[in-house]
Amino acid sequence: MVTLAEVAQHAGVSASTVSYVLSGKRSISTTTRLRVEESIRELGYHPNAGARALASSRSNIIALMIPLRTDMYVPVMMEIAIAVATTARTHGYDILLLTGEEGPDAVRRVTGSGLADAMILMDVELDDERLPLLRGTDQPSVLIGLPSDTTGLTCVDLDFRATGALCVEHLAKLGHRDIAVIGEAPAVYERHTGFAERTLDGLRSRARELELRLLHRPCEGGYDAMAATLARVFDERPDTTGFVVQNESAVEPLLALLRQQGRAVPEDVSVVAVCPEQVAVQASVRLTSVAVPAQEMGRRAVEQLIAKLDGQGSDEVVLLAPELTVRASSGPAPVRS
Amino acid sequence: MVTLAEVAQHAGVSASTVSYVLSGKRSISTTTRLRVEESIRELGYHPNAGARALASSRSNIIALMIPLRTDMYVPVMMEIAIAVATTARTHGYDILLLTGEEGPDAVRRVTGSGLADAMILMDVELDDERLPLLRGTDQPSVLIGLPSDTTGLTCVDLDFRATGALCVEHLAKLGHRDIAVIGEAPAVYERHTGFAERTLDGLRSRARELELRLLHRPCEGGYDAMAATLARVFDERPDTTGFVVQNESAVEPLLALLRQQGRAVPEDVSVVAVCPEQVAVQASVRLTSVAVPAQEMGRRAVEQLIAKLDGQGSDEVVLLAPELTVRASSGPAPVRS
DNA sequence: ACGGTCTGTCGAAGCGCTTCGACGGACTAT
DNA sequence: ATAGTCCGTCGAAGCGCTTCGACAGACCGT
Repeated sequence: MVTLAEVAQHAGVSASTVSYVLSGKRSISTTTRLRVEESIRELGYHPNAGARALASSRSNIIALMIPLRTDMYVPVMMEIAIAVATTARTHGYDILLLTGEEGPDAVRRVTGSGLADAMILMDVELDDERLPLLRGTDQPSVLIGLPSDTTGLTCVDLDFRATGALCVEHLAKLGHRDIAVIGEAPAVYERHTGFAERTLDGLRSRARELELRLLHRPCEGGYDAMAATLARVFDERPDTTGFVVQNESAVEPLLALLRQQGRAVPEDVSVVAVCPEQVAVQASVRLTSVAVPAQEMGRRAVEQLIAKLDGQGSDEVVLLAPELTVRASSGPAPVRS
Repeated sequence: MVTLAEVAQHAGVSASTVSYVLSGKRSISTTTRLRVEESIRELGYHPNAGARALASSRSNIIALMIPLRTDMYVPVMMEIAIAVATTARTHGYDILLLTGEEGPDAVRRVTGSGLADAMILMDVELDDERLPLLRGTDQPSVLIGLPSDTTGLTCVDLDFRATGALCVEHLAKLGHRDIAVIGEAPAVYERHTGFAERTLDGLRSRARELELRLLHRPCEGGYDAMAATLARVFDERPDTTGFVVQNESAVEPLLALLRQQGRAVPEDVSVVAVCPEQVAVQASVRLTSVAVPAQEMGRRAVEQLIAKLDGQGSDEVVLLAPELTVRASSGPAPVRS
């Protein structure tokens, strides 16, 4: 391995000079700088990460904790993770991938060992056990998701409350009065995942304001689960004409089942989904949907974090405004018979 | 931050003793060991990663390069990544997430800086530009996927050739003579992704041996693309009764379209998919499928790598044997009219 | 009782980098 | 001309750990 000292010798300067050329923390004359840079290139020098971290107590690594479970939103997580990684690189940071498995211990380990300079947490629960740890450390962090108590925390998320409201509004405007919500798997609600509850909250309160009837049913993905759920929905509320779906893997089953039952979309029933764009446009009916802006979320999270690392950040909650795109799956409510 | 020296002082021993307690590289009397461990716990000591890396030239980090593109197999990638991360942790390693974006430079950077001790590469192309670099370094690496020339490389992958063969055999045994292959998106073939070409290879050669007619069509995901592809298939080969699908996002569209055309599955046509279990069981017809053993691949890759790091590994290609699970989407070929 | 062998512990020398203070020289202001 | 400034560079200290050689003391065989 080529070392700083070797570069220095090769360029005929001292080691500290090379270091300053690299960091730009002191002014260096153009001639020396060029000479040093030439030596670096010639020798193929790469600074040793460990030594750097030790001397500067900065690892230039951001830890990203992703949930272990894969029961939901996998493509979204992946998209966020990739956006985080690429954005971080443009700022000179690398990403350390932590799974939720270790739980709070991972936070301790990473903070304690100086492995990472900061962390991003995904899939935050409303009352997440990692939060006290984050508040108790001076290591910057950003959450993707929104816990119930955000004091002292920086969060980035889609405004799911507004998302729910938006879906209801859209259907209301089209004249639908009975709306069914096909939610995430029951487990998601049981563990109090913020986004699921907040969406529901937005749906409910807006429905109340607009005097709509709203029926919420959690639903595992897949056909069988969807079939059972759908049967119960029409059993309880035969007049249901509007659906809001917040479970990617229930979207296609729902469409197929409706078709099978002879209910046309959007003539008889309208469907609004909360899902990635790709799912919305690739479905058998192009779906009216609110997109989850995964890329944007990842990017923003990193930017917030970098700002904090540079001492400029504040503890701030960034809620991205939802956007509803009207496609072929929603239309005017049928006239009541 | 608590340091080794502080722990040593607190326990009344020298720093090196603490270090040996931690590493177990020299024998330590039980009494001292317990005392040191107690101090560690009491002070909440975590070894500094940078210092450790510098002194030992071992970072205990494995780099994982995932592809940037998300045009295929996202859930599979995610599953592999998570399996890699959790397996690595059980061996005391962390995962550094690299996206394909940087390309070969990422390899240089990581090897050069000692950021990671080893690397795992996903989404390897048949003639990948990163391979010469890997061969030219003494940093251990494992590929998930199979390039055309594997000399000097360790690879882990599903045996896609056998997978292709297995699918054909299954359909042949059921009496199907005309088989259509719905492949990955054209782009996947254009960049010579190993698994796609090898599957095709297996399909073709086994079909030839069994004297079946095989028609291969690449296909983007989604309904519209699938509809176009399907039309062309039946146009060219009206007697097609067997389908092999190797594109998750074409599965559901295919089933819906067949249904729509009045072709019953499995009475009129049989469908075999190469996809994750979850997709197979959640589809509208429970699919006969060959599963992509993502977890297993991730786990094996890490284990190979750890073996190499411990100096026991060899350059070996591990091909996991495919397993076909018969479900509801395949059955005897209809009697020719 | 004596050298020889273990066992458990310590001290010290780095690992490769950053960073602080120092310092010569060129320049400005008086 | 002289003191004060600034610029560009250097030397040295030290970041927290690992690891090697050394060395007391316990234990063995003879």
